[in-house]
Amino acid sequence: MKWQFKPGLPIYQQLVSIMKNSIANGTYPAGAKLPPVREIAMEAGVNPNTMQRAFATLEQEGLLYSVRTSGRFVTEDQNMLNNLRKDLSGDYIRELVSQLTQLGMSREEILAAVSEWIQKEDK
Amino acid sequence: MKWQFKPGLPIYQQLVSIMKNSIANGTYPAGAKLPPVREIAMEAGVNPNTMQRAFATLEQEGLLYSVRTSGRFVTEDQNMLNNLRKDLSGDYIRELVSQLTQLGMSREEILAAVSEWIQKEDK
Amino acid sequence: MKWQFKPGLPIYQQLVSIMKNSIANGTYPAGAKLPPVREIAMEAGVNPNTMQRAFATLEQEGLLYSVRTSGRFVTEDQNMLNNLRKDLSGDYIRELVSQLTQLGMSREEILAAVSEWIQKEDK
Amino acid sequence: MKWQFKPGLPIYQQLVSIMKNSIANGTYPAGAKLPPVREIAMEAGVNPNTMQRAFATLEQEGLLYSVRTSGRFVTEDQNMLNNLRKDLSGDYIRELVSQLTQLGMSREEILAAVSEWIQKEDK
DNA sequence: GTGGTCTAGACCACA
DNA sequence: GTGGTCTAGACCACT
Repeated sequence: MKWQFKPGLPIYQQLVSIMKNSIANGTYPAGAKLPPVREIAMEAGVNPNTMQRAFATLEQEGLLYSVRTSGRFVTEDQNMLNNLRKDLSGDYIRELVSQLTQLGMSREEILAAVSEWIQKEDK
Repeated sequence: MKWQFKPGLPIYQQLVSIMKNSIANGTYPAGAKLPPVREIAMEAGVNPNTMQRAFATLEQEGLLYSVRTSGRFVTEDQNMLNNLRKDLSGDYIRELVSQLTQLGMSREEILAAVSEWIQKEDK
Repeated sequence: MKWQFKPGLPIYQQLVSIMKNSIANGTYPAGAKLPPVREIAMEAGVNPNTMQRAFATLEQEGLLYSVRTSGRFVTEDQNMLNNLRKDLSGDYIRELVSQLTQLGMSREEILAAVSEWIQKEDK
Repeated sequence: MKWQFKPGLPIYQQLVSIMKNSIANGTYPAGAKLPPVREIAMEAGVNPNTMQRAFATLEQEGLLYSVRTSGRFVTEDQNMLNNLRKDLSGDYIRELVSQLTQLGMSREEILAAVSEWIQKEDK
């Protein structure tokens, strides 16, 4: 895990994104116990309150749930996790389309380029 | 143009990327005269030597050519420019595939997702 | 039983209210013998004199009666108990109407809302 | 406005409730500008951050919106405000029913009592 | 030792 | 002067 923050976007929001990715890619699978707030905050080099805020946001979105004296856990709702993956992939694709559009490519050209690229790499 | 640099990567390389984008998307079209190094370096807030190095790299790749007493110009070789666009789009697509692969998607799923997204946005 | 007191209102009055509720809801049914003052005062964490004063008030209102050598008992006058329940419910209803009036609802709207709520919850 | 907090419930949640009431009863009508966070926090005797958290919660629920350099405002969405009033009245009614049920009254009796009380007070 | 709350005080962007 | 963010440090309930 790399804890590197860009200026211009609140740290706690970047923490939310990072944690979402970690959950989506299975670093923290469904039902897994997360490290304690204080520990993961120290690892990330941020104040525990900042990490707490990120976790609270994720909890509010239903991706996490906390058991007061025991720790925080990833939701076990597979539907939720699938939606998360779908949302994140949508974000990435939107970003790609935005960049390629800025390069002057039409949607059809973009799709063709992606298709070609994937077949080429398949070898 | 936003001149913002990420730590961890040499600035001159980031300048190369930015200039490539500007050329690819037509900010500096084929044959266009570029601003003087000193001027564009000041705008970017970098040392003129750093900008010089970026331009030299671009020149070496054939994207720019300089005329001793008159300035630097974008190549007029359309083939070169098309390749540039293709390379850049390849970079972006590679990045996308990398991210979505990390989310556990197969190449087929990635292509399907992109295709679906583009059609959806077309409405 | 929870013995929790709000500031701003004499404790003995709050004790009276709590005891009235306990009598009204049948915790102490008609004719039942109450625990000794000292015991119930200790349980509530108040001075026995304070509890004594609450009991005296209830006795004065006719809800309790004491037999010198045997203890205190809830009245057996069903009429009295029914009135108690009616008075208490009246207090609660007054409070509700006050709150909803403050929200800008007319008496008719309040009645309609209560009626609707009860039917909804009946399912 | 009385800023009095009960132990056992987080202050920021109580602030949310108080502000909801103030919005519902028209103290702060639709579109109204709220006092600055720092000011209202001082008036309530809480830390500005705590008040900020309460406001952020209300904002997330759509009851408020903030304009960064200008202040916070009540939503102008009448639908939202009507729902608020309905939710709050539902809470109050639920509380009443709970109390009267504990007094041994059935739902029918509760409705009858409210109806009677309202007619009596109409005189 | 966990999550949760609260305070105090600082800094930032914006206009 | 506004809202927003962040840190540091404290306390609490629960087990």
